[in-house]
Amino acid sequence: MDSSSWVDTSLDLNINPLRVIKSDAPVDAERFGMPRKMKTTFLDFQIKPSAKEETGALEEELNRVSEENRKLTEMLTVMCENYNALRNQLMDCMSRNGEKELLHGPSKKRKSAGSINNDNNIAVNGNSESSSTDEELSKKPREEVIKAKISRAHVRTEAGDTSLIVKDGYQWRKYGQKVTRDNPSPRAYFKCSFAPSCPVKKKVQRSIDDQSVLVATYEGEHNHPHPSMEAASGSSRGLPPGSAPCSASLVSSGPAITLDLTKSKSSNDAKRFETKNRCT
DNA sequence: CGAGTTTGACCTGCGC
DNA sequence: GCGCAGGTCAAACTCG
Repeated sequence: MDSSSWVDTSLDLNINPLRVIKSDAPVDAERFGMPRKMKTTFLDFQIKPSAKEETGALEEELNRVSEENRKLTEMLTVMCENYNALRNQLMDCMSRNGEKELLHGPSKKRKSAGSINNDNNIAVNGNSESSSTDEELSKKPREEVIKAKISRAHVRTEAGDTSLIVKDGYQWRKYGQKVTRDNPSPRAYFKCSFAPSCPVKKKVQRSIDDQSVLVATYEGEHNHPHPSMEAASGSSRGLPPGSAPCSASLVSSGPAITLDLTKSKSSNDAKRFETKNRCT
């Protein structure tokens, strides 16, 4: 398996913001509904005489960020290679010993829930369990529900951020919160509220390994277009209906990719998603 | 005042 | 059948 098929190692950071601001700012401003007067003010600010003094500092910052980007890219590449090596070993083990040995979970309890949360999503589509007998089917009518599309996304947040909010562009309504046994941090339950009939649910819980990482589990598929897509009425940004944010859709076939949405509290969200989508 | 969040109660499935 | 744990409901509450 080639890592490049599921991970784009380019972080796609904007390494030339000055030029982009001058040439693209009006377009972006218009796209995000900024009034014309505001756009003008924005441009005026960019070409103020004092901006020249800031250019040096900005370029220095730009170089630093570019260097950081390069290092992160290298780290990600190494991680991908390590993951592939481990995955190949795992595949070897599975082919030699049979899958049942590897599926010895830590707990015998709640096997159905455990199978859902398995990183490889083994029972997601019900295909791997197709050998179940009629007895089993009658015992587990709820497996129908499990067949709904399930994906997971890992989202890094600020260390002190205690909210369980994963910004993925969709509109969610929280309908419950529960502290689970295997993880001291509470799990929040969300329903998609963009469309009343949308069946998609989302569970968000902090990772037990890293409290700064939120693990969002999506169940089902959206039966409506992505809100940002609808707002832009056909623009290239946004996600296709039924898909989780870009990292989430990768989980079932590869490692969980962590999105760094730490500073996504403003209108940067839209741009951030646009940037992410360009890399897919 | 409406929409969203909080939170305790309730429901349901599973293991013993 | 009982108890436990995850998931959902809905009244109360908060916020813009």
